[in-house]
Amino acid sequence: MRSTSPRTSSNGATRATIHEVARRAEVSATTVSHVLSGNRPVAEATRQRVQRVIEELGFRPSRLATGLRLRQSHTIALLVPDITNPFYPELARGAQDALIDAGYQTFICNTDSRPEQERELLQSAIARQVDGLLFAAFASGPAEMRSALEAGIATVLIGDGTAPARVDRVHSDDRRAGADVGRYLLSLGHRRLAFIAAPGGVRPSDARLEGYRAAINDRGPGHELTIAHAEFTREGGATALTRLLDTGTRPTAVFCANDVMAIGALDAARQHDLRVPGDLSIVGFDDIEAAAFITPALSTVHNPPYEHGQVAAGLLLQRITGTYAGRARERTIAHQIIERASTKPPRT
Amino acid sequence: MRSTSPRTSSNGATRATIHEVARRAEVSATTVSHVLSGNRPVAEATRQRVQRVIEELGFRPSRLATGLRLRQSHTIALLVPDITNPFYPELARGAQDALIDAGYQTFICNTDSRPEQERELLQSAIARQVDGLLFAAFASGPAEMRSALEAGIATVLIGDGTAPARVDRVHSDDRRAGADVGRYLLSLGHRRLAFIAAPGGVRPSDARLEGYRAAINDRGPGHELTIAHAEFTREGGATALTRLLDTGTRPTAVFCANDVMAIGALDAARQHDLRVPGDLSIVGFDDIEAAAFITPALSTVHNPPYEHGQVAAGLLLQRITGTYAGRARERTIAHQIIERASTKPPRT
DNA sequence: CTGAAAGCGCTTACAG
DNA sequence: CTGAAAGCGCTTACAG
Repeated sequence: MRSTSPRTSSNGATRATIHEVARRAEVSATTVSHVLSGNRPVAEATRQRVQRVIEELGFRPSRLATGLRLRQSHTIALLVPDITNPFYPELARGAQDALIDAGYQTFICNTDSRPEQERELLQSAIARQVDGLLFAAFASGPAEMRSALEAGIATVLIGDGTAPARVDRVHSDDRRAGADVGRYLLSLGHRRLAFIAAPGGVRPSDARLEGYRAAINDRGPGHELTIAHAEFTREGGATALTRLLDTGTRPTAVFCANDVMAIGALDAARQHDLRVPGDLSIVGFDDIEAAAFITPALSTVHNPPYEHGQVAAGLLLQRITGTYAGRARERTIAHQIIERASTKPPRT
Repeated sequence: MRSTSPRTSSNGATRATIHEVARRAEVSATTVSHVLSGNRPVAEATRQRVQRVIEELGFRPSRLATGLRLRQSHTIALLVPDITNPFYPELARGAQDALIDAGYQTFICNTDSRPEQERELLQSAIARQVDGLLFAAFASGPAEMRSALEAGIATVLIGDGTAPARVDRVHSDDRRAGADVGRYLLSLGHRRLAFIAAPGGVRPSDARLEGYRAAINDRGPGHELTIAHAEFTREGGATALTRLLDTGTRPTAVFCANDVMAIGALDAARQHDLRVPGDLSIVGFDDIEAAAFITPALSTVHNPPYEHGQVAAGLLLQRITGTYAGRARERTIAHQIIERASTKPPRT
């Protein structure tokens, strides 16, 4: 290009460049750059002169140019299944709060858990030269992630899945959460326990059940566990509870694989004229917004998404800055049981 | 810089450049660029050869370089108060779904409604040369926005506030929504109506009340409206309803400025042994997740955030591409009344 | 049909 | 203490 009106964009708007600043301050661009970065001492008088011009012009160096030159965009991409899924906004906020202070902006991308979309977004992130990648609940294999690593992009995985070398991972411990709920219910004195599970083969639900069962078995004989499978919906929870109540030995406490099913169980209990928690204790999982609003307020387990994001961003930052360059790390985020009004000791 | 191992980043990762592709395909970078862009015809044989090398290397042009050269980053910034506030994830998704197809990635930035933070993020967006700005519910004045416009960045405002020239705006019509609720309740046959309002001076609450009142007045005499002010919380809603019930003439229908207050009103009704909707109809505003889960399910008004985002992104895209360059436009997004179980005609 | 060269806006190794 | 020049990875007006 020989010349097409340099600093004028389509609508006539103008941006100052470092050369413009240099010209007005009667120094070289080199010097302006150095007062900006502080990478080299600059005579105080010069510095002030330059500083003044910078302010007058409201000059801000172009991140695009800096990024190109320095090979770093100060940008990271966060891939989530869907920002609309209530877990992810909090997670995003946790990550962003950690990132923004370090000067990073973040692209939030919705994969809808579809491998092709994931791949596409990943490629887009690489093309944009993001410095880091936060991969939440991804559907494609570890091979996909490798292309990011080959491009030199620091990566951390949030959730389950096997991570390639140098990819840190932060996740929750569903098995332990299930065990904790089991122990909690047992400590209240319940002896006939039930679990309302997802259709089967659903990872987190299975893990929660596994832990729950282990906790009950550990308690020795005299403790029963009944299991009902159902759809992951409100109606699913309701029909599952109905089925459990038709059992010879009715449970006194039910742990549901998620809050939505637990709310369905609450519906069914009401329909069967059972009082919650008087006749039946119910525990959910997730701590969705509605859990606190319904009557009785639902006891559940909270899996802090904010912390997931925050911790993941911390690991990522260390990788980006080179503070840490060792082998893959793993962090598990502690869940917590939220005791509300839907649980209490069984009638004796 | 004279030479510091050109294409090798800190961890040894390598990225192909357009020159690398050119070398291997034995053509100039110019030609590679043209097969990429299609801006100039390229001999079919050449094209195929280049294409093959591109695929072999998995080459993707650097968006940073392209952006610098073309003066456009194909990036937009969405400023929201807090992505954790349930209105915004949907809004973001609506915007992103529209933007992603056009090749735009979006930075989502949390302002916490603090002017300084807003200013800071705005400057950051300018420095990153975003092509467009989606400003949701902003706290700083129109003067702030001007700096974006001066930098040549297309801007659209989501929510209330006065927009400078060339800034489009999309918003909802709270006044009309209030009127619609009023007409709805009147059409059910209610004649003693009430409104539970925010502390006072809260824009949307005031506008809703205004419309509600107008609808009732339009109906002529024989219709009463009582108003109670309260905190914007569940407890606020409960105490406000209690106060209304102590009135000589008890209302048969209550419209609450938001769902959370409506849920509080539901609590209070239960405490006073009033049946909802048998003795009292209640309608909320916002359609939060819990509205559908509580018992009885809450009638409310839904203000589709997804559409806000989608429409705003559409306007923005037209500004960016130059499809539209005229004066500021305004779009109002239609709300809708969601009729659930908390409303019905009054006892006669 | 194709290429050499300039330039987008920065930073930094050299040089003085 | 300061500057000229090269180069980050692209695109496109000229030129042939």
